[in-house]
Amino acid sequence: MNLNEAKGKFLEAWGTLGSQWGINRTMSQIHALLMISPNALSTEEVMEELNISRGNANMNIRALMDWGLVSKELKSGDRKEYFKAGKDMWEIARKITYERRKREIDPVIQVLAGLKKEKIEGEDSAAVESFVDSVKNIHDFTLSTNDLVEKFIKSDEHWFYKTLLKLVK
Amino acid sequence: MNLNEAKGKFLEAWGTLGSQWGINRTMSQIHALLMISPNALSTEEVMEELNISRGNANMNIRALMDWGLVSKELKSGDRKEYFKAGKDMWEIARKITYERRKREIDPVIQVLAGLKKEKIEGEDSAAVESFVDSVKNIHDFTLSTNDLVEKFIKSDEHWFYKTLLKLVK
DNA sequence: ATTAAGTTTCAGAAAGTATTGAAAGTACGA
DNA sequence: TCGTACTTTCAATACTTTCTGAAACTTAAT
Repeated sequence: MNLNEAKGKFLEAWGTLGSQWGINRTMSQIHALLMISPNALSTEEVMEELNISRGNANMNIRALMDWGLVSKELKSGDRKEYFKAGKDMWEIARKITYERRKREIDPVIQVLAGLKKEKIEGEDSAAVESFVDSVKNIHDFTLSTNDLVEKFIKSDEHWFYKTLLKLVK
Repeated sequence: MNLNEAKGKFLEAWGTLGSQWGINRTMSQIHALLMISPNALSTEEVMEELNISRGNANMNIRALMDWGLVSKELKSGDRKEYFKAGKDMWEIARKITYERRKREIDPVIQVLAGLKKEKIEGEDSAAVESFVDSVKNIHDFTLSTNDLVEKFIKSDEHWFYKTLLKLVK
């Protein structure tokens, strides 16, 4: 199989995975493209490889930089910006986990914590009890998970990875 | 705060969380609604609580049953179907993990495994090497993660939960 | 100060997803 | 077997998200 064909299959699979997880298709594909490239690519090159517009390329490269997954590289004697992605999967997983937790989990925890503090009033006392109880359970669960995630994010090197792999065996 | 107001806040937060994770808003909200209800609800009741159409309610309740998150309950002397959701968060997390892995991760692993078997040909040998190398890394990572997830899914009771919580402390 | 190379922005178009509502389907009891 | 109570389906529509392309902006060399 030739490289371009193989690349195409990989980029497609990765894009699909991303989009199922609420990360836009192009963003995952650019990331994947930069991961498999031996050298940093310019916006032009990204546009060409993925057949996307300049605007789209630019926006998603920015987003990847915001997530800390991609960095800029300047080549002396060239005004273009080049972009490259880190290749360590655990580092990538950590960064993605960090961003998503911040954006998605933290707000939910706020809501749950807020609700837990409130005195809930209502006619149907079984309904009130059930609600209060569920909120408590979900909040506890979310906090535990969050602690675990926190540990993962902060773990230096591959400590966490190694520990988890031991669990698997 | 009265129950309906509190419910509203909770359902909204949960719906948003779901939609960010590629699960449709209504599906998460129905699930959340059934979780906080002390008793099983009919399609009518779900429609009314969430202000959604019959078709929408029906489709998403079916989907939740496919995922194993919601079950049907029949009340004698009543032709209506009632639905209820399990309340154990770890059980819920396991079921969601199981479904998503099956639908999303497994296909990617197939693609990666397929690519790894191929002999990749190309002009630019650095590009080929980089590609082959990345695919290998990503495949290894994905397999490890998958093993871990597998262990989680298959773990009976709360073994896994307890083990993880120990890690956090 | 001007030009040229490159980057960013954003309104509108296109694509993708979710929702409705009404018609078709099912199954139970009389 | 008919009527009724309920469930399911699906084409049309509404909504959301993503993408484009061209104009505005930035920067640096001359």
